[in-house]
Formats: sequence, structure tokens, C-alpha cells
Amino acid sequence: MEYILHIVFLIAGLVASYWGVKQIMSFRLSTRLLNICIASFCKTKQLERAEVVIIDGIRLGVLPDVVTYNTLIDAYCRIISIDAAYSILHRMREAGISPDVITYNCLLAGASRKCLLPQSLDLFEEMLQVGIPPDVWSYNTLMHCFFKSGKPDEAYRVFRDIILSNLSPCPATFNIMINGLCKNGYTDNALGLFRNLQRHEFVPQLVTYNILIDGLCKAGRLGAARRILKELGDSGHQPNAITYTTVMKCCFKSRQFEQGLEILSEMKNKGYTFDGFAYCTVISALVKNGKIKEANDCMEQMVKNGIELDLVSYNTLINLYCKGGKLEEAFKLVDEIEKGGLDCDKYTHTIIIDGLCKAGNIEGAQRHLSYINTLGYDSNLVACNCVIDGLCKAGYVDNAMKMFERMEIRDSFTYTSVVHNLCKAGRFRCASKLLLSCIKGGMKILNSTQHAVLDGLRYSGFTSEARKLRTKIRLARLFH
DNA sequence: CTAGGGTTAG
Repeated sequence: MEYILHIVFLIAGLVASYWGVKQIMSFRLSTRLLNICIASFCKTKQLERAEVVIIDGIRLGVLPDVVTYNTLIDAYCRIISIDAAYSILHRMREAGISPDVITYNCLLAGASRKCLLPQSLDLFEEMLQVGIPPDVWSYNTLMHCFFKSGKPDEAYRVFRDIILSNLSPCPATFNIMINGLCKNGYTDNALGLFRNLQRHEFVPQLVTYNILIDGLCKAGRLGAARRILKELGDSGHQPNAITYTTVMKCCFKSRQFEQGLEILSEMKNKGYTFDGFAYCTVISALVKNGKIKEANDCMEQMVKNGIELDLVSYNTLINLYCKGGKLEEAFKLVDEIEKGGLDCDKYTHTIIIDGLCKAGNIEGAQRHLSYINTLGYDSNLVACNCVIDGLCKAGYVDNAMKMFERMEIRDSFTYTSVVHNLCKAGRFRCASKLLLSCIKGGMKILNSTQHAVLDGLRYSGFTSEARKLRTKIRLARLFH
């Protein structure tokens, strides 16, 4: 397709350069074609090709316009970096083309996608300064960025600004709002806003339904999610692949593995195309349920269908290799990530650390943990939990305890791991102390672990301690 | 041009 467009563009460009009389007409026509061609290359991440077309165009007298540069800026934000996009902005100004509101919106979206709140605010400020008034999409994007940065109050303030100003909100404004509320734990408010909007003749889009279904599923409110799914069916919209992936993921999460697989086959039967999201959902669920063979088959399918691997897909596959005991294969993929110009993230490292632990290489895991601590990730709680559990399972309960004490943040996983393994080592009184501080901290602990402590105390003769612990647990629960 | 689904530990 791109090649055809390229050729069409060249012909149009040639026509334009030779058709002197109707130069203006032709110029417009060929610039439009140029832009279509550029957009096409950008969409397929072929930025070098897009640049070549621009050079070709200039040679033929077809000059890029503001749309050309906006398309490029958006693509550079997505594919390379915001800084790279800024250099396009610079080039644009040098070419004598002034940025417009869309130029800024592209940059804003780029910052928002990477959760760069300060940069978003700066851009917003800059828009006002250079006299390009933000439009409703600028506000939408800023609101989105606040939500993504975990600042729902600020996001809500932007929402109010939109409603109270002359800008009219668009459907996306409400979708971003509903999604942001869900993602920040305000599922009820999201549902309330949804109902309120419906009373005001807002017609929910498919996206709106998908957002709500996902939000309700993640909040564990399966009944409400089912109702919205039913409403989606009654609305005249057809569920799409995203709806299916969302519901499937929800089944896996709520431990309805078989039902999830049923949705998978329904998706296949109805001819929905599988993308990376769908494959990753299924592969992770299979791995979690110990079905390595099936997960491998699924991966094969994924590769055969030519799915381009992004970081999340790589992480999913690395996890599959680790859990399947193929560490070398996992490390090969890590190399592939880095060679492809991507950066490993905290998921990649955590998966590797857990893989090393599970393979019995605790020293390697600890080394990798100290290595990532130098990389400046804000939280390595999951990775720490992996190492703690690994130490325990390898018989180094004391080392695990030392690490446990050093940790500033602990969660339910940390406690469960340590308490469970203290029980296995017969150290029930120590386990009992930690169990209690876990519950007092308002954290859950696996029922089986709690029982291990109580039973352990009883069997080793500490019957009254066991009874006291039960009372204390009940008391502590009352306050949470 | 901008909004929705996928990855880690007990």
C-alpha cells in the first residue's frame, strides 16, 4: 500500500511540477497526497521512509505543510521520543510553518502517554503564551495525564473547567473521565457519572461500555460488570476484540479459568482477529495455571500470525520461558529487546529475578536485584518479594528475615511468604507475631497461611497462645 | 490528533 502511495505521490508531484498554469491547484493536491503518504509510513513506523518522501517532495516542488509536520511530530512522539518530536517542531519553525493547536496536542499526548505531568503542564502554559488557545482535546489530554499520574482531584478540576468554559465536552471527555475514575479506585463515581450522563441523553459508545466493564471487573464487581455487558448487547453495538479480551481477562482473574477459555474459543469462532493484547492475556493465564505446553503453542500461533512484539509481549514471553525452565531462551529475548532499541522495564527485571530464584540461582537473583536498584525504579517491592520467597524456599530463612526487616514497604505477599516459611521451619511464635502485624496493618493474608500458624502453635503445645492469637486477629480485623 | 483491552511475586 505504501509503495503504491509513494508512486502515486511521485506522479502527482511530477504533474504538479510540470503543470505550471494550475500550479496552486496541483500544489494543494500533491501536498495532500504527500500527507497521506507520510501518514501511511508513520503508521507503519517507517520514519526514514517518511523523511525520504519529504525530501523527494521538496525536490519536486511539493512543500510540506502544517499537517505534514503534525503527522511527523505525532509519530516521533510515539515511536522515538518527545525530544525527537521537539526537534521536528524546530525544523518546522525553520521552514516557516507555525505550529497550530494540533501540533501542541500531539506533543501533549506524547507527554501524557509517558505520564510526564510537569512537561504536560509546561506545554499547556506554552500554548497560552504563544497565543494558541487550547481546545477541548488539549483539556482532555491534560485531564488524562492527571488521572494517569494518580491525581484524580486535579483531573476533576480540569473536567469542571471544560464544563464551565465555552468549550463543549466531546464524548471522549466523558470516556476519559469515566476511565480515570475507575483507574483511581472511584468505580462508584464512574458508574454514577455514566448513569447521570445517560439521563441527559448521552449515548454511550462502545468504548464507554468497554471502559466500564473493565473498571468493574478489576474492582471485583462481576455482577455490575455483567449488567453493563448486557446493556452493551441491548445497545445495538457489537462487542469488539477489546470487549472480549477484557471479559476473558476478568474470568482468568477471578479464577474462572475454564470460562475464560470458553470466551477464547467464542472469540475464535466469531472470527475476531487476535492481536498482541489477546495473545498476552491468554499466554499469561496459561502460564499462571501451569499449562506451559499450551502457552508455548499459543506463542507459536502469535509468532506465526506475525504479531509485532512490543515490550509487554516480550515480558510475557520471557515469563513463559522462565516458568518453563528455559532461562537461556529468556535471556536471548532480553538481548532481543535491547537490540531492538527498547528498554527493559521493571516487569522484565522482576520476571528475570523470579526466574533466577525459581531456577535455584538465588545469588544471581540477588545480584540482579542490586543491579536494578541502581537503575532508579521507584518500587521494587515485587522483586524483593520474589527474592524473599526464593531465600526461604532455598532454606535461608534467616537471610530472608534479615531482608524482611530491612524493607521499608511490605505488603500482603511479603508477609504471606515469610509467615508461611517460618511455619515450615517450625518457628510458629515468630510467625504468629508477624501474622498479627500483617493483619494490624490492614493487609490480607492467605487463609492457609493463617491456619498454618494456628495449627502449628497448637500441635507444638502452645494451645493458649493459639487461642490468644485467634482473639487478637478478630480484634485487629474489627478495626479494618 | 487526541479516549478503551495485554506483562511480575505469596
